[in-house]
Order: sequence, then C-alpha cells, then structure tokens
Amino acid sequence: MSEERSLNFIEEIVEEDIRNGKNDGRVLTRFPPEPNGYLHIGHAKSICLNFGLAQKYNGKTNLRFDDTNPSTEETEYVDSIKTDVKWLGFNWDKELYSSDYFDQLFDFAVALISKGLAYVDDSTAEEIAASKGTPTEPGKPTPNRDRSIEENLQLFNEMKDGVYPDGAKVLRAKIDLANSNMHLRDPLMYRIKWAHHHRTGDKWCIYPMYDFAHGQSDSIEEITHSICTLEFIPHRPLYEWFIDQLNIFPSKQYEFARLNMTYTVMSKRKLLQLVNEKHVTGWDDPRMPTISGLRRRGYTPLSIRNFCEKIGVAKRENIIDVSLLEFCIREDLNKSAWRRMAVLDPIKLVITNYPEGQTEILIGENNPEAEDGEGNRDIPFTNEMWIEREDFMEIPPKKFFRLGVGLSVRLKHAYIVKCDSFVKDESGNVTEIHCTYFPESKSGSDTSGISVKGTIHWVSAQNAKTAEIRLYDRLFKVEDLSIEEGDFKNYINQDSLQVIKNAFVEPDLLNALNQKSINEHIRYQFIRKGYFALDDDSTPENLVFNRIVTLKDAWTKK
RNA sequence: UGCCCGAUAGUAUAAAGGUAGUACGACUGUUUUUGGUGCAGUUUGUCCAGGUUCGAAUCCUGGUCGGGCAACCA
Repeated sequence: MSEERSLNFIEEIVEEDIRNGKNDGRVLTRFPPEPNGYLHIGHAKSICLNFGLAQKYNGKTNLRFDDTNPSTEETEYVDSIKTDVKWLGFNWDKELYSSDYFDQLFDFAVALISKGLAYVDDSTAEEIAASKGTPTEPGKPTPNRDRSIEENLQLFNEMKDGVYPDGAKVLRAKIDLANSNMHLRDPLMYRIKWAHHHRTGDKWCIYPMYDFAHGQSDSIEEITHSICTLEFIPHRPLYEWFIDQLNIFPSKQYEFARLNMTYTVMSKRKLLQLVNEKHVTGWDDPRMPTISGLRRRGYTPLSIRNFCEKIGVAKRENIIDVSLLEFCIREDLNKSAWRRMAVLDPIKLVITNYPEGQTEILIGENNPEAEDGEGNRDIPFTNEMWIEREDFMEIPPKKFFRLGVGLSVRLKHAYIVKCDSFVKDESGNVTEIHCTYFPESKSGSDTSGISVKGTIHWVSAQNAKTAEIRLYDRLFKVEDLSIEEGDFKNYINQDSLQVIKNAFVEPDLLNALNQKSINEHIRYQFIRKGYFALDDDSTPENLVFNRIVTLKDAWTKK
C-alpha cells in the first residue's frame, strides 16, 4: 500500500465503523441546508465533507432541505442551493425534504405522547423560557406538565386540526427540567404556525422544531453519519433521546468546526443584511463569500474543492486566511487560463521609427503552461500603443525594470523598445512616451543581441477594444470580524469595488462572448494584471470583466 | 460561577507513548520574453504546572485561555 494522506477525525470514525461492520459497511451522508438563504463557502466545506466521504467510502449522499420553518423558507433558495451543489461538482442520491416527513413526524409525536413522554403546554413563550431555569438553576414544571395521555392526545390533534391560534399551545418532550444540558429541559417538539409552506402549502398549521425533525429525518433515510457543526454538540443527547424513545434507526451525529475566513462574514443573517441594505449588489455580488458570488467572481469549482481539501476538518475553532483561497484559484487558473493583454490604466506609447499606418500581425500562444500552448491568437502591432501608466516613471528608481528615458523593455510577444523622451501637458501629467524599436529584436527571431530585464504588456491603440473592468478588494477592513466591537457593518471596506469603464483589451477578446456560449475559456489571465472572468453583464458592445485575483507580486510589495 | 467542546509555527492541519511533519504566508537564491510560473532553500510551534513512563504533543491530575449552551430559528 502506498503512502496515504492522513485521515481527518471523521474519516477515522467512518473507517472504524466499516472495520467493525457497522451498518454492513454502508455509508450514507446527507447535506441538509435550510432553504432560507444562499450557500456560502462555509457550506462548501460541509458539502465537500459529506459528498467526499461518500465518494471515498463507496457511499451516497442525500440532499435534504431542512424546511421546518415556513416563515423563512422559499423555493428561490431551494433552486439556488441545487444549482450551487451541482456547480461544485457533486451529485446527490436523493433530493428530499424534511417536509416529506411531516405525516411520519406527527405519528412519531403521537407515539411519544402515548408513552407519556410528551405533553401539550398552554404556557406562553415567556413562561416556558422562565420555567426552564438557568444553566445554574434547575427549571420548574409548568401547570400542564402532568396532563393525562388522553388529554394530550386530544389537544395535540386539535392543534393539528387548526383549533388554536399561533402560540396558544406547544408540544413538549417530557424529559428532565433539571438537566444540566438546557436542551433536555423539556424541549419544544411542535409549535403552531399558521403559515404557508413552500411545499406543503396550507396543509399544516403545526410544524416540528429542528430537534424533532432533524434526527428523525436522518433516521428515516437511514443516514449512517450525520455530520453537522460544533454548535449542535449540546443537541446530540436530545438527538439520541428521540431516536431511542422512538426505537428507530440509530443515525449518529458528529460535529466539526465550521469555516471562518479572514476579511469576511459567514452567517446567513449578516449576508442577508449586506444584500438587503445594498452594501452589495446581491447574493451573487463578486465580493460575497457565497458560492454564487465566488462563481460570478470567476472562481472555479475545482479551486473551491481544493480549498476545502486543504483547510482540513477538525473540532478546533478556526479562521482561515483568505490568501489560501486565492492560492487555490491561482493554482488552478495558472494551468488553464488563456493569456491575453489588457491595459487598465492607459498611457500612450509612440514608436517613432515604426511606419505610421502599418500593421503587423504577431502571434501569441494561448497558454504557456500547456505543452502545445493550446494554440495561438493574432495580436496586431502598430506604431501607437497603450501601455500601463505604472510601467513608466520620469525618475525611475534603481532596479525599475520598465520604462524611463534611456531604459529599454520588451513589449510582450513583440519588439524591444527604448524610451527616448516623453510629453507632458500643462498640468505636468505625462501624456505620451516616445520610443524607438529594434527591428531585429522581434519575439521568436531576435538577432539583436540586446537583452532587457523587463517585459511589459501593451495593446495596439489602433486596434484596441474597450472593456469595463471591475476590480474587487476585500469586503471588510479587518481580518477577524469576530473580535471587533460593535456593528460588523462599521468595518465594511468602502473601496471594495473599483470600476474601470475604459480599459483597453486586445481585439481577440471580442471572442470571449462566443467562448462563453460554448462554456469554454471564459477566464483569462491578463498578463501581469491577474486573472479575470467575463461577467454576465457583458454585451457585444460592452465587455465586462471581473478581476478574480491579482497575480502574486514581488515588486509592488517592496 | 453549572454543563459541554477545544488548545501543535502568523494561519490551518498531521504525528494513535518512540526523529514534531505538511500546506499557505513570509524571506533568500535560481530559472523565466508575465517582477507570474517552476525549482532549491531559510524561517517560526506542542498553553502552564505537576505526575505516570526508559521515553509524553499524545496518558493522568490541577490550572489558564478560547468557544458553545437558557429562540415557539436551524
């Protein structure tokens, strides 16, 4: 057997279960989102874990919507969740809903009442909260705790039949009001909610609580490993209590630490707030940590799966540096993205010894990382160019490998040019750079003998196409939002979006829209500027590119 | 002053009583027609105090620190 990557603690549990022949070696996991928001990168961790486990151990994974609270859930979210899971590259075995089990769950509740293990309580929410005591003081029974089984049965049926208004009664498990675990102090099983459900419509006016739905749903599906996040640890005894009392399939719950990431938030509540209060343009704003946001930004499914692999799975609270996510997308795109040239902050460069009106077609390979370069594209070369303003300096510092009077650089895929002079306007801004080129220095057939330190990108001014380019920075100004005081919105980075309306791109990029229609090569590396993805806002008249991430830059750091 | 979970380089994650390793970050060199990539290297760590043991990141005891738990949310 060859050297294997070490297992995370859940894989160890699964392997041990398989060794022991538990569940006949069967592995069935589930990904159980509540359809009340869009999925984010933290969900991706859970998705990769659940589906990954199944793939690794010959099992299956169900997609189950935990839809027990009709007032927050919508079909829109169901659809987006399915889209995102598929996009990440996973296929579920069954698409299921907790609401599929409402009848069964009702019968389970009746069974518990019949065993004297559940009762209908007429107390208000406040009264119940008060009667539960505190972590250090035991709770006290409410007046209804000792109702007869018959009465409970009748009342519960009346709850279901719509006899009572919202909040009038609840069904509670009869466990232990003094338990040190607050979740065991007679937890609520059902509440009355006259709300329209996105799937069951108006059939029900009572809905099960999470604790009386999740474990039972796992059990009904015969889930072997029910994986959730750390905050559910105190629920586990309750999860097991219901399964024991009902004597149904013993699914087991395991908990891991959720993902946190620097410079962003990861709670649906906060993300919803950013959307509702228009701090971002929507759930799929490219600055959002949502799957749809990352997708629109240009992240690939592979890069996200690799990221989830690298961050590992453990029980320790963590905050992952967003630079690891950035590493993952660079790693993927460096190998696959086609190279193009784009000038974001243009300044004119004039080649004084190149014939005006002449156009030469140069060849550039699409992908230098591929053996065959994945083909070439034509790049027109003329006497006037757009180059990046930052690639010229009036007074260049030492080790500045770009342009300044007397300095030479190679124009990528083209010739070496030497800067002779520059032109300024009245206010002192440089408006033009004048160079001479060396005809023998043509890329690929250079016989000039000249060697230069720098190579810069450019676009022929006569042939350039304009494009809109959107540059994104971190959404928040601080690394770890969880340790900051006050409203998280105080830390929003107001400069997280920069729109460049008139960038110049090489003409071949007009093909980007066609490429997109065949779903290929919609992501590019703009040489020296980063990785970019064509945005859905693009039209043939106005191409829009999102910067996914910059290239690593060892120069500007200095 | 309850119960539960956790603690290994800056950030994560391994080492199941026997050499503290890996990735990202940072830094250095090298290659390069992208100051990218690649390649080579450097850097930084077991929360504390006791105990068990030939030997402890690992087991035990006590402490410290961080997190969670008292929604008719999930």
